[in-house]
Amino acid sequence: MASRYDPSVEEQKWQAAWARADIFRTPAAADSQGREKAYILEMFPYPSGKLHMGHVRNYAMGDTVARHRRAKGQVVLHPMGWDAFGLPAENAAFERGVHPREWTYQNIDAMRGQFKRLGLSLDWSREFATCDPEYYAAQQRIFIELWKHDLAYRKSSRVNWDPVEMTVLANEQVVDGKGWRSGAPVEQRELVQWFLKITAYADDLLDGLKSLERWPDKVRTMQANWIGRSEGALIWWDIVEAPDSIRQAGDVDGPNHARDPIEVYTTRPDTLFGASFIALAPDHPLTRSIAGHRPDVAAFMQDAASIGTSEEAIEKAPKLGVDLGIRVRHPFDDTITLPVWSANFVLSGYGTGAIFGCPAHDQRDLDFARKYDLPVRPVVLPDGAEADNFEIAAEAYTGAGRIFNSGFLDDMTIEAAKSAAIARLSAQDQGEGKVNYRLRDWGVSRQRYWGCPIPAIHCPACGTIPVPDAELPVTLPDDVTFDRPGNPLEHHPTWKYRTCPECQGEARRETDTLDTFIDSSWYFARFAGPSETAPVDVTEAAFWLPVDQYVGGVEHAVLHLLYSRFFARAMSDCGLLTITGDEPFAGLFTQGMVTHETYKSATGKWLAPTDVEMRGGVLIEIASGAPAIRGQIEKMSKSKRNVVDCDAILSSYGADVARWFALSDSPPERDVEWTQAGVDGAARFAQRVWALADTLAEAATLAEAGGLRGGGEGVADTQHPSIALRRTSHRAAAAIDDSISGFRFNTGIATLYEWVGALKKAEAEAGPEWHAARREGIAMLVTCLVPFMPHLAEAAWARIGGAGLISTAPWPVIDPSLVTQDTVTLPVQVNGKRRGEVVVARDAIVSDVEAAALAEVGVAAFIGDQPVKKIIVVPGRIVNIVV
RNA sequence: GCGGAUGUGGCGGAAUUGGUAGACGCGCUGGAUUUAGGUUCCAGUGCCGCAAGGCGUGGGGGUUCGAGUCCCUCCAUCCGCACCA
Repeated sequence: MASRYDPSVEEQKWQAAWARADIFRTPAAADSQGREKAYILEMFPYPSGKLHMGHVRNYAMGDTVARHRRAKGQVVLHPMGWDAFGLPAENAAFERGVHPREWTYQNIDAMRGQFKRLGLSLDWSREFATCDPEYYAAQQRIFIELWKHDLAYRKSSRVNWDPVEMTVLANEQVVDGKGWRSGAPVEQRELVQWFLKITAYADDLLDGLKSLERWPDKVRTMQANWIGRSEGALIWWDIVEAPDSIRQAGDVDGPNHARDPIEVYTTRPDTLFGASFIALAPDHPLTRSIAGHRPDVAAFMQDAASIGTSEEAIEKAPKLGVDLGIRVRHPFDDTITLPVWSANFVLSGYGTGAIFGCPAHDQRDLDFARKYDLPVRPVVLPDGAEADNFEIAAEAYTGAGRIFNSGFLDDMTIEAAKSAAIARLSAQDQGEGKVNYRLRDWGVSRQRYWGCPIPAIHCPACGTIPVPDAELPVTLPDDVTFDRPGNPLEHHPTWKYRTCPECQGEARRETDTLDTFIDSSWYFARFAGPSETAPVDVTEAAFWLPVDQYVGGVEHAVLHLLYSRFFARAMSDCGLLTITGDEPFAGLFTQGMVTHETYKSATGKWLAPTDVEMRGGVLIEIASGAPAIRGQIEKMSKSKRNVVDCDAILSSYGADVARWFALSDSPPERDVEWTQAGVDGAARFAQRVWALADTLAEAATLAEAGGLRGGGEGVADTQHPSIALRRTSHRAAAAIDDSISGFRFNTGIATLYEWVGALKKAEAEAGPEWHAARREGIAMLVTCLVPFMPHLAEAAWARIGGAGLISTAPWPVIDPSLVTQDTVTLPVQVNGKRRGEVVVARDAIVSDVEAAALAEVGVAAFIGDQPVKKIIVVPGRIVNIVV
């Protein structure tokens, strides 16, 4: 009677065995020189307290890679920690009166337990949480170093203010004009904030993308677009005429500001002779200055500000503007003056917040010019068009051509004209070539409690100075209250007051904390080089970094993944880190989401999967017995109630089945739909493997087991039919090896299914040769199963009498002579259609193959007496006969 | 609008460099074992056709002895960015 595999017993047993033997501890870098290293990392989780299926898939992938690398003889670092600062802890404090620290560490304990149930091959000895004082102390030291190196600074600026979270957001954290977490429309506020100078690395971050060959193109493109490099020119337009009002406008921006030239950025200096107006952003300083005296301009500003930032709003908003009454002189022709408008389509945040309008060659400018009846003067002539009758109608011309109507630029190509224009502007001191970026410096101040305190002191006499090293870390006070909105550190009665370390006068602590994205911008380095004396042990980290394979969600394409690349460079320039190539993540894999069907009741209420069942082919809501509606397949989310509970799956099916299914059904970069049928299939597979091991259990002795690892001994000679099974095994092991290396877990799993089927079929065969071939195959299979179903692999290994832990075993040795065949089956086509197949020797000469193909019964019948025009033989592949 | 992908049976998906389309799983059909089964096992399963055979990888065209794969063109879906001067 065959036994059943019971994951609830076996999984705990083997997890305990791994822990006892401590087999996943990272080898010391010093002992690993000369061996290939592999740093495998999955994006560390936020400790929400509950594991979800997305986690299972993410960490299963990383673990499969890590276990495979170990089996391939590499030294592996595979750590885990917690991205533990952040707003949910404060919300919990506000709602339930529990302290954020307590809430967070309780969640970590709960989640660590769930992670351990998954049987991941993690080195828990390197675990940390970013809210550990040791971690944020190190982060404060990094911050002070950045500050000393001029990479952190304070400035007053208009910032994104999330009115719900009552804190500032970075540009990267604003999505469609709304806070990335709260979803509330973001407001603009003028505040003094800390910034990190990520723009100093704009070019470097862009160039570095080229070297990241093992990153998805999509992410590289997104980062390149985010950095948004463009080449062009700054042009200074002298004001020749201005209304009296702005002469009195010294009250706004300084005495002579109103007479300063207007600075414009353009990528098309070649079209300068086509300029017919200047347009300023609605909140450009000059617009604001004039609005103080012109009610119509003030009204225009108001209107422009009230238009939403959503896509539809922008698309529908008509181009609107107002003439500011200012006139400027054309830099290349004294006799031309242009009007200065303020226009709602000019962005204050890009370039200089001012443009010159060239309606003939820019659609937006053309729309604007048509509306306000401004001149349209074409200056680029398409090839083949005639200068005399080339006109712009409703569409601006943005293509290639020759410059005309443009004085000294006439007849040049666009590229030549750009250079010539810039040269002339520079010579006249009216402008200069300029590379512009969309990327802005990273605003990192957050008006929050549960984050890393910014180690700065504000002294009225000495200014803003760093907290002295001996006083680090600046720790968070425990006695805080969350009974009102805003920053508890600011509300604290005493915490912020202290004396200045330099003049001993009264001073104040900085009460803002750092954006939690900083916490995750260097954690990978801390894992690689833990240290008690420095943020990172530079030598140890230099051995392990860069991360060889990083696995996580694509949602961090321009947040975490860009910030980390910046930190790697900035820390390196501060002497805190050394990474060959400067890139923190050499390989990146962005996995797809876990989805599930959604269900609704007849009344439109979302129903959980456990609330419905099929009865007689109809979906029924169990509670009411009424029919339910099957909805879209969507990402698992609480609001849609289509979440499958991890604990329930782990309890009834075990970690191996959950891991297996999460990797089996779809390519890892795509979404996978969680289905009950799929989970059942995975569970069936586990039992089949167990049944296979069972067939060897009776006969297994330790003496036999000694030979299990080598493979091949006692097996048949090459003439025996069992050789076919041996070929299947060796090929499968090679195929699975390739699948895991290439991140194609789904095809590796398909190979395992086939392999089990082949071994199963061979049970019908008797004799010592077949027994040996099966024994070899099952031992190899179990070894190859380790990265996917590690617990089952251990149990099966023990069942067949294997010695030691299979998790520490090397990948099976593959006999190359069994992977290649001496005979091959070639399909034979006639005129490109398959009509039969022939078996020939692997190295058969072409004429023999041709003869065999023509002699094949089906082929011969099909050809009949038609003359053969040509025969194509692709050795080892195919034969095609043309008649 | 710009950029990145994707499109293959009833479903998820396989198919190194152009070389047997549909591996593997799910589902379905038939059969066996079982007191029973939502267990296990065996067989079948792209479409049309009685068959011979024909048709088949989003549509249309092309290159080639041969195209899911390469080229042109159109369509659809998803993701990201978006009045970026």
